[in-house]
Amino acid sequence: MTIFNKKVWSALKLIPCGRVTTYQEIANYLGKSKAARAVGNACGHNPDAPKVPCHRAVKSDGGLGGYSGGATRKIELLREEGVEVRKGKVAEFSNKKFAFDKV
DNA sequence: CCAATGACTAATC
DNA sequence: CGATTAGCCATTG
Repeated sequence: MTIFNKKVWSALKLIPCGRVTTYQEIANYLGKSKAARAVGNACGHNPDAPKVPCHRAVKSDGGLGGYSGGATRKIELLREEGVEVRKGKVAEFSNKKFAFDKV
């Protein structure tokens, strides 16, 4: 467990229900616009999936990306929140993408 | 510190 | 659209 991870999870918690954000946005929010990879790692190291909406983190192109429990699991969670997923991608992604609010 | 890995991204063919 | 390459970051051995 590391500080970076905590930051990532914290950002994920800021994501409202029924919305999704990209690893890129998270990385940018943390001040590392090119650390999308590191962000993804943090998500994978998340200790409490239900506590950390890591399933709301998707790829820059709206793809689901990945999930510790399986991409299918991620899809179901998103659908439960109102995020429609088609062919492994988020429907109306541009409209559901969430942007962090940097004070 | 070096090398390797990973839930990524953008560009190119 | 699909596949490939190079780039970038943090964590771990």
